[in-house]
Amino acid sequence: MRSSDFSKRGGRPKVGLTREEVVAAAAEIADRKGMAALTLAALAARLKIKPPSLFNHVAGMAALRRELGMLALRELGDSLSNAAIGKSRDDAVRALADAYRSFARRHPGIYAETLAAGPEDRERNALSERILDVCFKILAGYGLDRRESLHALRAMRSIVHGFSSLEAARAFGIPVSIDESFAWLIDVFVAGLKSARKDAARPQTPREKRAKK
Amino acid sequence: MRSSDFSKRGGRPKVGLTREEVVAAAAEIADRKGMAALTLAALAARLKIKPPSLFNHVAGMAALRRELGMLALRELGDSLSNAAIGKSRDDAVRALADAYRSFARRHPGIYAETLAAGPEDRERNALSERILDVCFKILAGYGLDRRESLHALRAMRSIVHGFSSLEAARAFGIPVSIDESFAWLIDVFVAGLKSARKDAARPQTPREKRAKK
DNA sequence: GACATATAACTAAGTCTATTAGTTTCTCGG
DNA sequence: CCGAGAAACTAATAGACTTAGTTATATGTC
Repeated sequence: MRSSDFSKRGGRPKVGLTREEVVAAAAEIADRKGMAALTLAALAARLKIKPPSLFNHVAGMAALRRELGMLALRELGDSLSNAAIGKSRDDAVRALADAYRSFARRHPGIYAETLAAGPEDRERNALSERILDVCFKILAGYGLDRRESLHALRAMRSIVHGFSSLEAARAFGIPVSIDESFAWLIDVFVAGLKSARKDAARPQTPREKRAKK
Repeated sequence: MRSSDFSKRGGRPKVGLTREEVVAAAAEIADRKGMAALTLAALAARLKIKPPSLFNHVAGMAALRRELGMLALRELGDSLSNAAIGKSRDDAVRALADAYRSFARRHPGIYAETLAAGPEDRERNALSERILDVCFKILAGYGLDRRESLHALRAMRSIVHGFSSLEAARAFGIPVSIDESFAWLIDVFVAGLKSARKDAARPQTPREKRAKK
């Protein structure tokens, strides 16, 4: 039933486009020219097809964006998993952060589709959670308790996503190296991970009182 | 020539809508229903006007989005300036961070238009720089050198933007308080600001070597 | 090798959005 | 009262997404 059943057929030109090819072409447009330029008309033109024919492969623009988001989550997950192999603690955190930012730079279009998901989409959330699991495992090396780990996870995500977003938006000026700024930020984060463990020993830290308000 | 020349006229109902009113209505739609729901048709309907009449006030959708971005930058700038009054160092950083996040929560639609600007738009970049100046002044309290200050500025922006974006995207689960996570992250940042000053004394830190690669 | 089936292409058409052009209507200043 | 100008309107175009219905192609069976 899946389009991929046809992958054995060699003859390609006229009929026989797989959903994977359609999504890949869409991803390329999104990454090269931006999400705004990804239109069904443009995608069809690139595939030498008329727009309605796309509906044989994806159920419309919304579904296509969802596919792009899942593609991005899969590839990002792979990159992060690979980056974390054989590393632990600071080295692993830095490798993860670099891999994340690197992905966002290579794939600005589909990266943007990584977020925006409803709580109902189980297939997609599974891909997100795979990524979170990788981060969680790395953070486990710091011996934080459950609550602190979750704070650290959210913090790490905020940091790498925020930096990547701003970089993609060209929101940083030129005067100083952006790589250096990223390294600075990650250094601050890993330093924070270490002091967090000390804080965790004391049951009530100042920050917890503050957050209560 | 500006529409605001008409603000003296009391009679409002049929004719005489100002650009400010149009932009404000657009902002309300964007914040309540999301940027995707902001269409010229929807905006016109809300103002009890036909879509083409909008062109008497704004030069189209692109111009409207630019106006929304500038509105957001003005209001965000005001919020941040107010939040920083009478505070310094850690207190000021926390107040700034809270104000930023609070704005992003109150105005998710127009906040998203805060980024995306080309380097050519001088009027808009002036608004952005006003915000950066506020942050810069606060960071000055930590006695960092110019380069470290810039790293810190970029870091702070990444942190508050990243967290706010993820929160808006409902990317955080439920198990632990989001306020608490934000406070945790900001604590890590302010701790980093202090250790950065120590590092700055040494001319060549490990992180700088790393960033060179 | 011919045929039945399923797949994926197509054309045609409808809706919605943004936008332009041209016209009418309203308000205010003289 | 009247003329100028702003701001509403109607009409119309182009492009995007989508649905329905039709044609062509390839696969697999007899």
